[in-house]
Amino acid sequence: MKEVGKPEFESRTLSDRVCQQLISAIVSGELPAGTKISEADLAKTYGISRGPLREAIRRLESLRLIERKAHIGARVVKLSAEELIDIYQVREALEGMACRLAAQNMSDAEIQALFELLDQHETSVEEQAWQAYFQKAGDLDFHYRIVRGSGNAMLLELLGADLYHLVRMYRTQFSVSHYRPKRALKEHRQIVDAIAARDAELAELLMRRHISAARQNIAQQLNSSQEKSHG
Amino acid sequence: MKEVGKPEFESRTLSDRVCQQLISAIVSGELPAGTKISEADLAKTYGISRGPLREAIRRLESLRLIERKAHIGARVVKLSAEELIDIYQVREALEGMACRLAAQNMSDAEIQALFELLDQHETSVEEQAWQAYFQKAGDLDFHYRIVRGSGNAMLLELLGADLYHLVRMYRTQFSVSHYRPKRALKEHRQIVDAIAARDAELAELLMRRHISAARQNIAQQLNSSQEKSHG
DNA sequence: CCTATCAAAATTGTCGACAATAAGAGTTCT
DNA sequence: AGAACTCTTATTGTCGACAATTTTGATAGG
Repeated sequence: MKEVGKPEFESRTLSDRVCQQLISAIVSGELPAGTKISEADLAKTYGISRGPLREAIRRLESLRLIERKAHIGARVVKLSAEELIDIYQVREALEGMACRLAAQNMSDAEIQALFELLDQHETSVEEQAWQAYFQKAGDLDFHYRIVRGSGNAMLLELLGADLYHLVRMYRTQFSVSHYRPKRALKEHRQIVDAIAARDAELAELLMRRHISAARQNIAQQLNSSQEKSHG
Repeated sequence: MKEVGKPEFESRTLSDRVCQQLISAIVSGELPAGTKISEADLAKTYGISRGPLREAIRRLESLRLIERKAHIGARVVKLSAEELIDIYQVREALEGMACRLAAQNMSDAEIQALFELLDQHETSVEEQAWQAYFQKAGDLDFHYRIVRGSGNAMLLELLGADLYHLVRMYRTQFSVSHYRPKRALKEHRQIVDAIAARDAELAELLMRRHISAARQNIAQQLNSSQEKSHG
């Protein structure tokens, strides 16, 4: 008889479980950027040995959530402005391609579900419930669905498993305000329209513009806060 | 007194060194696709304990060179035709962006070096020395330089550290013939011309076409070999 | 002869202890 | 007083052994 209810989390092994817990801790800001990761401390905290913990740390490293140096230790990554811009350039390239492929490969049912998601978001915006965290989760949900719809497993891994964690962590760290939710929602709708029309070229173009705009918005916010600290 | 000569390989730790050795073994075909990775055997082979070996295996897993299942073990990845196509779609997106950025950010000296690399390749083609392995190394060298020239560290990691190993392994596995070296060289030259002209838009377009052509060529080769096995 | 069940063997996961390396404190010399 | 050196200490890297799980082989039943 198998236990049901919990989504399993792939917690077949201690390393996997601790890895998930560490991801949550880092992304949520519980372990702030720059925090030293002490193997002994964390092992005691989570009640496991250093072996599985080290494997979890390796995985966190491959997710680019922590940085490790031999014989020195691991620290939670501290994103610089340049690295954040780099990430968004990568996102623009990958999600643009994902959107192109989604326009070719998504099923009609999936596209229909996308429209419904947009409606949901629209009511959220009008009800101002947007502000909480639904803004971030909702936005990432939209992007994630398109990436899944591309049918490209490697795109899904790179974006879903790697970059989105970084994006979420950055949003927690910098607590950056979302850029014009209404404008973003409008852009989302244009993208879905292009996908529904099976216009791959346009879908890619619109997604790239969408992410490029977000990047420029971030660059501007970072610049102004940098000037502030200079004054 | 520091020992000189060897490029150090970041072999500060056993895990790092074994990781490099395993990468070479897999990419070169010494460990063919589908090979079971036995921790005990490999540990004895390399004369180390299972601890560092497991960490190396984790890293190989994050490089997507091996696949691991809990309590079952690790195997060298066996690329399917679909996954190979996926990889080339990702390459098209990422290297297209890299080329765009390279056109904006590469120094004149770097561009000059690119031209010289092209001349080198041209003489190699004419001398038929191309056929050996220089074809592959030379091609990847060209692409790698452009990615470096983009100035985007994350692009460099994703393409240089992750995907290129897979591409090299695939070239060894399938022993696929390079598609029309002269045509490829011509396309390379067009790309560098666009970069030298600082035409980012065109540079990206040409690189994407270049990789897209390679992808279609691969798809065709895989299809025909598939038909052959059906008859 | 085939299938299902169970036990033994092999492999992976986990643990605690030891060795090697780097950071920090304290001392000494200029 | 400041800088450089050394020793101590704390942290990471490595190892061998034990525990848990999966596979495989044999055996008994149909």
